Formats: sequence, C-alpha cells, structure tokens
Amino acid sequence: MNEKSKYYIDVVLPLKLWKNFTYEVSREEYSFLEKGMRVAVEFGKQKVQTGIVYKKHQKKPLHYETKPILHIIDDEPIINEKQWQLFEFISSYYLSPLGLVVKAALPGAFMLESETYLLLNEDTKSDDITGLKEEEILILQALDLKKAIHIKELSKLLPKKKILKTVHALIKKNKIKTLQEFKEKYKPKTEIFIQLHEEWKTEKLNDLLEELHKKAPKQKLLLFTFLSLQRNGKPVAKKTLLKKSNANANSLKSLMGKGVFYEIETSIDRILFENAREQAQALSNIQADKKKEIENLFEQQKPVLFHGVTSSGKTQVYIHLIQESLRKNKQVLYLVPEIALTTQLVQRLVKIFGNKIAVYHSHYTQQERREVWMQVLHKSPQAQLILAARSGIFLPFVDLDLIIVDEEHEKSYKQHQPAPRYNARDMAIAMHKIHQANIVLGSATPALESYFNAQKKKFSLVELNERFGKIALPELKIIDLREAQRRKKMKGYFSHEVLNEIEKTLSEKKQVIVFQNRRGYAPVAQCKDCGHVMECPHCDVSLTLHRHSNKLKCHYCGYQIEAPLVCPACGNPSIEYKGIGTEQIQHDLEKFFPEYKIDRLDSDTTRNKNSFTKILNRFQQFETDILVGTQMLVKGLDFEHVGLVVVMNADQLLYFPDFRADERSFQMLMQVAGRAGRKKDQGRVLIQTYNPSHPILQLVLEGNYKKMYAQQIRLRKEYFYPPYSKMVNIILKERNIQKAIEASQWLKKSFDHYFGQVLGPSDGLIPRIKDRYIKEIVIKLPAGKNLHHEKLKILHVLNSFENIAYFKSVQVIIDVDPY
DNA sequence: AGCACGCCGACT
DNA sequence: GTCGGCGTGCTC
Repeated sequence: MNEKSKYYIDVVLPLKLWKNFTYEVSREEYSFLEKGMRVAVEFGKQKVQTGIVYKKHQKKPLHYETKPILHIIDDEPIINEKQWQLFEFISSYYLSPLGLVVKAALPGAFMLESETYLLLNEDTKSDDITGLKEEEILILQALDLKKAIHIKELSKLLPKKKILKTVHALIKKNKIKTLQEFKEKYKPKTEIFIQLHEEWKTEKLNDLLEELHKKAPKQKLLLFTFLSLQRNGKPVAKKTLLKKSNANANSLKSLMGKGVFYEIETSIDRILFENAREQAQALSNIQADKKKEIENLFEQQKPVLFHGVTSSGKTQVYIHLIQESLRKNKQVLYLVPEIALTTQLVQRLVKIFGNKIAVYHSHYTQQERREVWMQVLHKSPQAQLILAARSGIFLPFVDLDLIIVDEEHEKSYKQHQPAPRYNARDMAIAMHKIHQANIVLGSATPALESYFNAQKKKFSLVELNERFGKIALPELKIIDLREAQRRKKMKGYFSHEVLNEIEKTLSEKKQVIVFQNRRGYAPVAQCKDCGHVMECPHCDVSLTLHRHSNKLKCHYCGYQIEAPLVCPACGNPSIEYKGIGTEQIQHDLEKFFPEYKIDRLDSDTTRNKNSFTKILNRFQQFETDILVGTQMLVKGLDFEHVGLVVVMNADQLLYFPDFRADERSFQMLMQVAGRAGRKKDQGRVLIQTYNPSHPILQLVLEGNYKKMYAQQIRLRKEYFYPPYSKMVNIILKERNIQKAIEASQWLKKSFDHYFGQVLGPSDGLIPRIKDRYIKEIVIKLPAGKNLHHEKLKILHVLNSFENIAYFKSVQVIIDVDPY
C-alpha cells in the first residue's frame, strides 16, 4: 500500500462534541488552506457537513483512517484570529463545545445546504428485476431515464408513504445510491438603479424638461420625480422611481433610449446610498463634561460604567463617542437588548451616520447577515458602525475601537435557549480586552454585578444624575389594593383611583400605558363545585383562557383545547376563571372607556412579523389611546404623548422566586416610570400592589438606586450570591420521573464531593414541561481566580454521569451565570 | 447535535 | 400483521 497523504487538517464541526475531526488534504490544498476557512467534508456515511479549518498539521491519526475533504469553500478565512480567541473563551467559560460556539456565531447562510439526489449504482442493470417489488422497479426505471432524481420527484410515481421505504430498500439492495449535492445558496442581492447621464447635468436639462412638457408629460413627470428623489447625485432605485412617479416602464425606456438615463445593477447593501442627513445635536454642557470624562477614563483601559438616569441623554453621549471613533476610521459595535424594539434608535442613528451603519440581528435574513459579516470582515465603510443584538459579539471585527452596551443590565443579553448560554455584555468585556477597544456599559439601573465592579475599581464609573432639559421626573404613586378592596373601591382588577386617572389623562388628550405581565385572558380555570383545575396534560401548569379564540392554552408547550362548558371532572357547568391577563385588561378597559381606542402588545398580538411595528406605530401616531402590554414594551421606547403609566400588579414581580427578584423589580419599575412624560410635561405612574410597604417599592418611590444597591449587595454577601459567588446551574430533563430523581441525586452527591456549596436537587420552577421532568442543581463557586479549574471539575463529573448507560436518556444543560 | 439503526406498542 | 415511537451508538 502506498502511503496516504501526509497533509491533514483538524476541522471544527457544528456539533455538540468536544473534539475536532481530522481530514486529509492534498499538498496543494494544504498550502492554500488557512485557519478559519470553510471546507465541505463527508461526515458519517452519507452526510456532508461544513467545517471550519482549525489547524493544519502532518500528524497521521493513529486510530482511524482519515477521509479526504470534498472541497474548499472559501478563498479567505471568514473567522479571524481575534474571533477564535473570543470563541475559545466562550467555549471554556460557558462549558460549551467550540463547535456550538461557531454554530451560534456564523450566520446560517455560511453553512452549505445539501439536497439528496438518487443515482443508479454503476453496476446496476435496470433490466435485472429479479426479486424486486413493483415500486422498486418503478424507481429504477425512472433513474435509468433521468440519471439523477430528486427524492421529491418520486411523489409522482409512488404514494408518499412508500417513497422513503422503497428508496431505503433499494439502497440496501445496493441498486442505487444517494448523491449529496452542495451548492452555495448565497447570491448577492442585486437591484437596478437609474442614473442621469453626465451630459444632462447642465442647463440642457431645462430645455429637455420644456420639450417633454408638451410632447411627453409622463416622461417629464418621471424626470421630475427622479430629480426630487436624488440625493447628492447618487442613483435612484428603479423600483422606487417607477412607483413614486406612477410611470410605466415604457416611459423610462424611451428616456433611456434618448440617452438621458442609464441603468446600473449593483448588489444592494443595507441602507445604500443614504447619506447622513443631519448633524448630531450638540451636547449640553453636562453631557459634554461626561463625554470628556468617559474619554479620559478610557486611558485606564477599563470598562466604563455609565450610570445615567432615564432621559439624561445617554444616547446623545454615545453618538458623540461614536463620531470620534468613526473620525479615526475605526469600527464601532453598539449593542442593544432587543433590536426589534429599536426602529426609533435606527432612524435616529441613520440620520446622523447614514450609510456607515449596518444593523445585525437574528431577525434579519441569512443573506443580509452574511453581507454584514463580510462587510465587517473587510472593514467596508458601509458597516463601520454596527447596531446589533447580542449576536453582534460574534462579528469579525478587524479594527474595533469602541463597544457600547446599552441597557447593560438587561437580561435579554443572556442567551437562554441553545448552548452557548452566553451573556453578550460579559463577552463584550472580553472583546474589549482582546481587541484593546474601549467599552462603555450604560444603564439607568446598572446590574448589581456591574456596579459592584465599579465599586471594586474593576470598572470606571461615570454618573449623570440630571435629566436632559431638566424634565421633571414622573410622579409615582403606590396604590394599596388591600385597602381599595376593603373600601369596595375596586372595579374588577382596577382601583377607582386608577380608573379616574385614566379617565382624566384621556380627557387631557394624552395616552395611557397599562402593564400586566401575563398574557391571555385568565391564567386559571377552576370548577367551583369540585375544585378541579384545568391543567396541561404535558406540563405542570394550569391552562390559560384565551377568550378571543375561546381556547384553553398551555403557555409552555402550545397544547390547546376548546374551553369546556362543563367541568371535565364532575360534569357541572361551574367553571370559574381566575386571575388576569392582558387580554382581559384590554377587554375591561374597552368596557370602561368605549369611546377610546385600545391596543394590546404581547406575544399573542405580535405573532406575525410586522404586527409589532404596526401596533407601536399606531400608538406613536396617537391612533391608539391606551396600550396594554407585557414587559415587552418596557425597553427603550420613546412616546411623546404618554401622560400615565399603570402597573396592574407589582406583586407578581416582587414575589418571583429568584434571588434577583428585588433587583429586577426595581429595574423594571424604574424603567416603566421612565416611559411616562419623557417630553415636556410631567407624567404620572401608578403602581397597584397588595404590599405597599414592600421595601423595593419604597426605593422606587425615592428613585434611589444607590440605596437599593447598598441593601441588595449586603444580602448577596450574606447569602453568598453573585457577585460574591459564581453560579453554575445544572438542569436535568427526563421523561421518567424516577430516573430524574435518581439522576439528580447521583449528581448532587458527586458534586458535593468536589464543591462546598451545592444547592438542590430541586424541581424546576415548572416541574414538568413537555412531558419531561425538570430537576435543578446549583453550584456556587467562590468568585476567585481558579474559576476555570473549578468548572473543569464540573465537566468531569458530568462526563462520568454520561457514561452511565442507565442515565443516557437524561438531558443535561449547563448554565453558567444563569439569569 | 443529528441521524440511522433496532426493538416494542396502537392500529390502518 | 405494520407504522412509528424512542433508546443507543457513532461520527475523522
């Protein structure tokens, strides 16, 4: 046997595996390939995967035969060295395989798409049909005719159910094989633009207009529209031109025939050809001081925590900081919690930064995300400022100067769903070290961890306590529901005072926002005769009534049934609905204020893509008087005419079973308060509660962040919670309850062996979701230096756990720094 | 993580 | 009898 290729590459595959895979390459491929390029490889018997080159070497693996790669996809690395540093840090910090980090980082469009084609085997004779079934013969004949057939096409020949079975049978009998065909799906999006010929950019144009006026009014209008749409001599999109001028393609054609216009076809970049239209508004004296202060602190190369009260104009300061970086021709990353909520912010930034800004987040299409990725990698001027949700930390910055993390306390910076469960704020801090870029963390109510870091001088602190233009803070009032109830001053779930205030606000031609942190109509359906509560058969939760559709729904698994008329347990028609959701509030308000328009914003009304924007726009245009919503609507929105904000029930927040409940309630209520009266007039905020003396409510009334911090940090220290400890949450999911209990106990015992503070095992907040029982174990590690060493021990324990056959079916989730 | 393979329950 | 559920092993 000849010696095989001496050239190998280790490839990262997007899998939950703690190792890379080694493939062989030719000498030419070897010299061409670089770390960070993509390759297509065969993986398993028939599968093909996209992998990323991680390492080149010449060491032949000892225990297996290598396969050759199929082909090279890129001609340059699409992941740069600084990204690898970050990715590996994420992998080790969050105990998530590198492959999954890469998978989370890359836009899906970077991954190849495979389609299954069928082929005849070389030695198959299509007329040799001995021992074959009728449907098998049909497929062979079809293949003989067409050489390759897509599986989809077989549905013409065979009943759907039989297709795959027959194909499998034929493959097994060695008659046919599958061909994996891969092609890059990506094509740059192009659009046609219209431009005026140079020669017409003179006096001649007037003559032309005059001439057209008589002979061809349509063409004249077209030309006119073009001139009005054109900015700074840039071309105008053909589509827009035709639409705006109401002209048909023929008029345009004849103008092109006359040599007035010509077409350009270019790939469109996001906000193409839009130049900056406005100068940034000048900073107030105090803002300018703060900006200077931040810039001076940058020199210490520490993150700057910018603690500024709501409406103090933090964004304005960011804008001026960004300008400095762009002036140096460097890149800026601007992170915001949930980009869908920031059309206002995008518009504001586009006005100032024009086509230098690109937006990046998961709601954009794969192609768009890919475009932005490549622009950032090549440091294109169209993507110098990136406004992004948390996934923006993965972009291939090459010359990053500044990172802004707005609303840094927001929990949506923490990825919850698949691994890696990273916090973008913390990873932005890691980026600042890797890139030696400046970083500003901004918030009106910083996370305790961040303020703690500022106290410990790990961060620099800049504070801005004055609202811009000295707008008055909204007037806050706590409403005691116990007393209102005692005095019979309630109408449903509304106190009379709230209803009166709403009435008053509406009559003053101002808008009202009502918060209720629960969707649906009523969260509990119970029989008042036998006490039976309607529950989800797959989850341990009660079913919520949705009145609009008259259904009982599970908010965890989507299970739903028609709302029953009689109790399924005792048969009596005595079903009673308890508790309130947004739907009921909207319904009640419509009864109380029939002459006003009331909208609702929650995940039920925002199912389809644009409804979110539509609802917000309606509210912004003052087509809606009252907006009812879940906390979806808290984040960073500016509404001019809101005179009153009502929190229906603060207790749901305050008594949430989590050590961060106090902190989060404070942050949320302060932000809610910030929604009222952001412009000129003083707004009002009413908070309904059954526990008016709750300390957090008192602190909210005072608006005293520092006092809240001082109290909370003491408790954190006392109970050894973050930032004094580092928490790692181990979550187990398993269908068999007995096995779930045993598994959690096994792990608890093992962890106890290694760590001082292991809490649990306990049931999940919802003990069972989608037929899986959930157990949780929390490990508290001392927040010290050898953290990574400690975390590796966790991996060791989990590794031995996974090697126990009996526990194989148990799903294990590791969540570092859970939220 | 995905997926093909292999073994036991509810049904045309 | 079969379809299809999920437990299990494997991927260079």
